[in-house]
Amino acid sequence: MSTAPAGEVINLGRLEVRPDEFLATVDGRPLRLTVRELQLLTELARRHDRIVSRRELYAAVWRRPFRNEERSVDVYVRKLRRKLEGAMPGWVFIHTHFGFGYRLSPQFSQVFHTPATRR
Amino acid sequence: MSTAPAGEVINLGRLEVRPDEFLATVDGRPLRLTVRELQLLTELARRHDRIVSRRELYAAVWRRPFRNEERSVDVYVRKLRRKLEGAMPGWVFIHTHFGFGYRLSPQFSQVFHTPATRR
DNA sequence: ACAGCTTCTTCACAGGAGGATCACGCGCAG
DNA sequence: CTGCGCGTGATCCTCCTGTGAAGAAGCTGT
Repeated sequence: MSTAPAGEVINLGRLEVRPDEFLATVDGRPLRLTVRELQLLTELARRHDRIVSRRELYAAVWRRPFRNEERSVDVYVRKLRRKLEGAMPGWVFIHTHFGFGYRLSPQFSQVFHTPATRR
Repeated sequence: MSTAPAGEVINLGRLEVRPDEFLATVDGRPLRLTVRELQLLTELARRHDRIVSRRELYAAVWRRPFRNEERSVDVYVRKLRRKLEGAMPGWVFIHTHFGFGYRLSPQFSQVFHTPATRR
């Protein structure tokens, strides 16, 4: 039989991240993430349930001098939220802490977001 | 009972690889592969359904220092795709994971037109 | 050893996916 | 209300990958 090389495994309920396999899954189903997206998710997952500053996230993923106008983290948080929401509708993963940073904590949200037909 | 000495056998549905016999078959019919092609297919098959980096593939097949501009893996992936597609039209075997590497997972390809930016 | 054929390696170019950044608008805290 | 932090779509551009083909190296039979 083929051996399954695990490496680091970060389990957050239905969400699982395996950085060494370039893989993140929801209910065992692979998310389709880009390099940056997976890196950011990995760093958030390693610090789950903790508030992480943009600066720290930026240092961990992007490895270059930090600028204060830097918005890359925000942009990629947005991309992650989108894909995670797509995989588990009704759940909130990345919480914003105004003025501090972000926190990854998967939790079900009562407020179901139905595709509203505005008219 | 003339049982042939099998050795390692990797079965992926209609595709089967027997490295010790220098043989890969589709529906029992031999593929005509060169040494390098068979080696690469073997290493992919041993890791089927997993994303494998170019670096890892290169280390396993070519055994010399890895250069970043190295394109041999790409070229042989191309050759394998061609021959596999020829043997099983409409199927996709080797999937590209941008920025990560390749993954061998035989699957029938719906000819549906999928939106380009789905990840 | 040599010729002729096969296979391997490397190059060059094209197309496109993904990454960095911008611009505008909303919203939270004070 | 007001200002700054954050959300978000869009744009530009880098560099990753696909691909044909040329050049190098290896094999085989004579």
